[in-house]
This record gives sequence, structure tokens and C-alpha cells, in this order.
Amino acid sequence: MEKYQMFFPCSSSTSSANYDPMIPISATNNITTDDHHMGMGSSQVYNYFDGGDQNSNGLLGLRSSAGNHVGREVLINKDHHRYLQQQYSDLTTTASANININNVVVGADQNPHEATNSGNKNKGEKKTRKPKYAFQTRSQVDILDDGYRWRKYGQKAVKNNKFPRSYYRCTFQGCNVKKQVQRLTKDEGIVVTTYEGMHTHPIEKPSDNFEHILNQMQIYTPF
DNA sequence: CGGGTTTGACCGGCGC
DNA sequence: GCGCCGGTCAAACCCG
Repeated sequence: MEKYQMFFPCSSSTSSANYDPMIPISATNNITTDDHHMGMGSSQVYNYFDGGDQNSNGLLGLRSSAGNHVGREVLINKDHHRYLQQQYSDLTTTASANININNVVVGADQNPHEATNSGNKNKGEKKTRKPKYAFQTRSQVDILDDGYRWRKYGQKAVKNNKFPRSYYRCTFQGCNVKKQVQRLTKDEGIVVTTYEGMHTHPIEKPSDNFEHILNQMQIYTPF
């Protein structure tokens, strides 16, 4: 999850440098305060989405008002803002969660290629991957309840990270949304959640706490 | 018994 | 070509 820590090209594999950056993260914030160990000159955040109308200026920059530990920034593609709001509920709910949303970082990206479908090759299909969105939250717990039902389908040890990465898939029939959850080595209080895809169904367990989150964040728009 | 988790194996991409 | 690595599969297992 090195790239996610860089907030975030979010391409699952290695070569994020192959596509044109629209807004380099380095131009918007110095994210480099933590986990800047992988020497990625290509570490950038993109807001180009395949199939979207991809307003090149469609970024929202959200900065947590309480982020004095680390000056972090949230990058949200405007076209997917609603989606992200929905996803933000991931940060909010679950009575047991005890989440402190001091710092939230979102990176959005178009991935350069399809996920490797081992044993399930989509023959003839173009290798286009859904965009991913990475969230960084401060949380005591790894599993944040966003109202959707997820099934874990994998866990991997991550290089340069003592915490494993968990892979989840939405269990709703026909919904192929995935997410990855990982805790940062350098700040164990931070959980990075990366979403891939859009839910094709309403939220199963409604939560209305997103407004509460927004109240805790300052929102900057580039316009 | 159904649904979710665990975990080792497997696959494909990439760099050397 | 080989090895590394991220991502996925799937059988076994767990639990309500």
C-alpha cells in the first residue's frame, strides 16, 4: 500500500507513472510528512476517471481542521463527491468504532489497468480499472462500518509495514465494489481505506453521520 | 446450515 | 528468464 500512503495514485500495481498526472499531489500539499519512504517520484494524485466527464479541475481539497499532527489534505473528484460522501460514512458509524476523524485523506485515481483476474480472465474485455479512492482516518479499529456488507477475501502482509492489508468485497449481489483496509506502520492510529468501484445498490444500513464529519472539516474548493 | 473469515496457493505484472 | 510483489482464489474453518 505504499502508494496509498503517498495519497494516492491508488493503482494497485507498480507503475503509476505511466499516465498523465492532472494534479500532482506535490502541488497541493506536502503529504510527505509520513511514510515517505518509497522514493516514488511519480507519487501523485489524479482525478481523472474513465467514463466520467473528468473535469480536470474537478477537485475538492478538504483539509482537516484538527490536523496539526500532520498537515493532510483530502482530494475528492467532484463528479464522485456524492459517492465519496456515501463512502465517508465508512468513517463514521458503528457504536464500537470510537473513531476520531482528525485527519482524513482521500485520494482518487484512475487505475491504469484491470485488476488481475486470476482464473477469471475477461477475454476480449478492455483492461480498464475502476477508480479508487483512498481514505485516511484516525481510528482505534480497523473495521469501520459504512452500512454496506463486506466479505473479506484476502489478507496480505505488506512490505515495509508491520500491519497486514485486508481485502473486502461488497456482498450485495452484482455489486463488485472492493475495499482495502490497512493501518500505517508509522502512525498506528491511522487506518487507510481504499475503495474501488461504485455500489450499484442503496446503502443497506443507513447512516447519516456524514454531515457530522463535514462539520469537522474545512472544505476548500479550487474555484 | 448459511454466511463470513483465515490462509496458503496461485496468477499476472513489472523490474532487473 | 527469474524473482518479487500485489491481488485474488478457494478450501478449510469458525460461528451464530
